[in-house]
Amino acid sequence: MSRSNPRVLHTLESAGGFASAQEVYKLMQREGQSIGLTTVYRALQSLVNEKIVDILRREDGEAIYRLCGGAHHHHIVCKSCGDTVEIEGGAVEKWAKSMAAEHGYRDVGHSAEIFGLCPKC
Amino acid sequence: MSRSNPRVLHTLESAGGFASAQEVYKLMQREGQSIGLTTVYRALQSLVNEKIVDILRREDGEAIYRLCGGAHHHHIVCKSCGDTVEIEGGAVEKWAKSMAAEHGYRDVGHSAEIFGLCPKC
DNA sequence: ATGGAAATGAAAATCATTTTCAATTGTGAT
DNA sequence: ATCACAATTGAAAATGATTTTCATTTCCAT
Repeated sequence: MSRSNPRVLHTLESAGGFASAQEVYKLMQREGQSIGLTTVYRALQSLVNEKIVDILRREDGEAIYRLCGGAHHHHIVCKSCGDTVEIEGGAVEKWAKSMAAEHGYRDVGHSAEIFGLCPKC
Repeated sequence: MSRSNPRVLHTLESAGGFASAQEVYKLMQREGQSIGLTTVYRALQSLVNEKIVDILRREDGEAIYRLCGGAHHHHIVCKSCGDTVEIEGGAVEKWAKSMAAEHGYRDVGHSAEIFGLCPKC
């Protein structure tokens, strides 16, 4: 039942550890690898289950899979030029945990982003 | 060109200011209002353009529209039944401010939501 | 009233993702 | 090697949210 396909993992890595299923699929096609889109989705889902990969959402709702080298982080996005910076979110992690506990919620995740104008804009 | 439909806005308000387009549509149907799904989508999009409403994403990628009124607060959303609880976010406000300052960002806002399973689910 | 602009909504199109299912491949026992 | 059976694969169909198209209706200023 372990469907983590090593070729899919390798492609995600070579894409900078940050890509959508469709992108991983197209990349593999361009490299001449023979694989089905379904298999890409299944492999990515397995990697998520095994906690080797994180799942996030683009603004348009498309899922992007991120290789999680341990630390979960957040972003500051410039609302003018779109530039993004990865930031540390320890405070948010704690906040999410304590709020979830306070209200009896289990199995929690969270999303947190900051929007603003970057120094250049 | 102002397609902000007041009935849509009112329904979003009565839903606690936090719902997906599909949910707003179903709510209006149940209330016996005659409206098309397309119009709901267009009205919500207009409200977003006019900055009366925020757009967020559920974990499954579905867009949720949030009334962004005066008092800024956050939510815990149940990913099974959709129940939402308003929570206090002082820690997040501070985090956002300090992160923005650290990276030289100005004019900042933020979004932060927690997703999980509520006590009933 | 009348003409044109804006709004409406049903149906079709789009697009990511999931499901189905038949075919292929891998594995272990004989 | 051979057979049976489980796991993997992927093409095609299904799903579900969202967007587009387009013909019709509503509004408003004349």
